[in-house]
Amino acid sequence: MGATKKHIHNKEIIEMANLFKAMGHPARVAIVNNLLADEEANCKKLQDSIQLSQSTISSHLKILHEVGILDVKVEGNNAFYRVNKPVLSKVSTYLENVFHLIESKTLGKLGLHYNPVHSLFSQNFTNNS
Amino acid sequence: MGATKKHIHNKEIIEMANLFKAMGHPARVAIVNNLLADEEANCKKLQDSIQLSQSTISSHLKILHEVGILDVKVEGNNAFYRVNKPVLSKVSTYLENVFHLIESKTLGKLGLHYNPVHSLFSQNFTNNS
DNA sequence: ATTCAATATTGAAATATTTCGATATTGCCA
DNA sequence: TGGCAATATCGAAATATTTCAATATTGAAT
Repeated sequence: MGATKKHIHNKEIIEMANLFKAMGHPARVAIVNNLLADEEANCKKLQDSIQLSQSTISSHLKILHEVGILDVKVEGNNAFYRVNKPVLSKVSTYLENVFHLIESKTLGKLGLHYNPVHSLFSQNFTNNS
Repeated sequence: MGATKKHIHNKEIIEMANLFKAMGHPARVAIVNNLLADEEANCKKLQDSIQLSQSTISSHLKILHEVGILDVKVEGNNAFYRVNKPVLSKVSTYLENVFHLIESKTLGKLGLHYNPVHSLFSQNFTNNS
């Protein structure tokens, strides 16, 4: 007991949960927001706007970087982080597919045809269907 | 030490982090997926497709319900859960705004005008700007 | 070479999460 | 009313996360 039972889930579900989890802390949402205002930022700059210790900010950056949400560009002693859009897009694509399936079911209730679930993760339903 | 320092963040950031966090577990992503395939489901049905104990499924449902991602409709001894689209939409709206700001910055680098951050959470940048 | 500045890592304490079995609670049906 | 079925809650053990100070690491500049 105690640990998350990952082996009962497939890879795609685990990856999606890991992306959500990485964003599931206010300091990490704040970091992403700061990276939008400032385009890119180093740890020092983030410390100025988020009241947490240097080591704490650094470890939050590591968590976001490990799942790919942040890219890092090291220049001398500075590490400049920025948002990796394609990775974060996986989350919004997933959510869009969720919404489309909800819509489809509403149509289904009205007796209209709707598509079955093929892949909720990789396929994008936003264009045609 | 040990606890998340919530008081240093504003309400909107905390709410968004809570939504992400609720989705940040594979069992809970799996629950949402099941609710798309089955439209709505009770705890018993979810137990058939997710290999976790009844009490564990129940507590994951509670977590999703507490943040509003799931609605519940109680009928006798059954509790039917379904996805609350408007609540999950807050997450995708946030992500869309993030992407638009990233795009804007790219324009900014090219010397073009772009909008400052007003509210990343409530305002939707997807129509006009 | 030495100092300084930025970041990462380590170690430890506090707190939170995950999981399950056991035990309520609730409503249905015979 | 008694039993059953579905769900929720409780309690406890295992594991994970969050935080910071202290320390390492690295590169730049004097």
